[in-house]
Amino acid sequence: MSTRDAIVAAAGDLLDEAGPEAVTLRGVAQRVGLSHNAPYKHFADKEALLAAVATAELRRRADAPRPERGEPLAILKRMLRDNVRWAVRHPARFKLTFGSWTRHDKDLGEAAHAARKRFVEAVAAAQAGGALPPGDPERVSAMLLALGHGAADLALGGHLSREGKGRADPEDLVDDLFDLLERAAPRGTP
Amino acid sequence: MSTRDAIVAAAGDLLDEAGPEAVTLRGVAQRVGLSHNAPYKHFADKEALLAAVATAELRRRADAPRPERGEPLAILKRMLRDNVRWAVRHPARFKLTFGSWTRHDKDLGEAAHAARKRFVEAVAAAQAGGALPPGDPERVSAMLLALGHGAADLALGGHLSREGKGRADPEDLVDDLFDLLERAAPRGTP
DNA sequence: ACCTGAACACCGTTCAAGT
DNA sequence: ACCTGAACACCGTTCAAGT
Repeated sequence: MSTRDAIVAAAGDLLDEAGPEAVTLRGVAQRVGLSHNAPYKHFADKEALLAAVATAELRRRADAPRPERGEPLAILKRMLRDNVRWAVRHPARFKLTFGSWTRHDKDLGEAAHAARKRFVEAVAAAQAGGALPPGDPERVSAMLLALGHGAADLALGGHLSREGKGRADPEDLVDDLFDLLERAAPRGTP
Repeated sequence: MSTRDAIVAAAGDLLDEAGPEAVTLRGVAQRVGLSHNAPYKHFADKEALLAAVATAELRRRADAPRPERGEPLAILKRMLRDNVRWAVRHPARFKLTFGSWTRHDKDLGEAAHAARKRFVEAVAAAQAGGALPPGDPERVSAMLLALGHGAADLALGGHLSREGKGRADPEDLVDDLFDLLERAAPRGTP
């Protein structure tokens, strides 16, 4: 493992263990066993390091072995539910990956584009089978991803009622939207 | 205006003008014309000040005069579109208000609860008129708010395709979800 | 009750220097 | 090519002291 990779891994570990405010260049360097400014030999600044962490996270999730068996709609549902579960379980990685990047990082842009492309293709496959309503698959994808993203983010902030009758997990809301879409689909349940 | 209010206002202005990283206790104090640690006489720490900024923002939006004329569904649509427009236009205030609050702030919790309550009531009114599908209004509210929140957040991060055929404004996605809901409503268009 | 000024530990970043 | 150590400006926070 290169020093660069070790720095990225250490930053990711710190993120998981102690949250984003614990990810300091000094702390990362110490964890790898380097002097406090060794990271500057591998990254232009802190933001570039964080972009590398986000890129690694997107690639890791893309390379994860997925059993893509079953109906297209079932595969799509699994993808979105996985997204939401990952966001809720790794809030810091989720917020970092989908945060606002002031500078455009080429690798990060490509990794994010590839991830979205896979999702759009899954939507198109479900549409082709008549399990989802027709229309621009990018548009339907955006709706699904926005709901998943928002449900996860609101849940993380404690803005989704967790008790009583209004109780709704992020995954429940994803299911609700799929129900609506199936109802409007050519082959959907009426 | 009390010193406390002046500090909150200055923090909010800094947020709008230069983003969250520009909101330092020292910068806020300087803007009000106080010494660098005068804010500590009014707030326990920086997080308490930020909670006060978020609370003020929620109350300001709640007190804004709204023409609540028209059908319940139209009123509800306007509420959610306003939310999304506000989020896109004031990203820093939006992210602050709906971020994760590690400590529970009583005022902020109450203001957020009041805002959500108004929204749930608007949903219930639209359901009562048959313009939305029946079911727990808190659940339907959560779905609408999650989609609006996610669409705004993704758009702010540049994760919503802004060009070509897949182009989708956050408000477009809100409209798409309303279309699906209306289609499933008792009095909806088939 | 409210404010000031000095001080501390910490952080991102830069620079000169080492191998 | 990669790393170290000193230094700078900045930040949140604390403390003793002032009115």
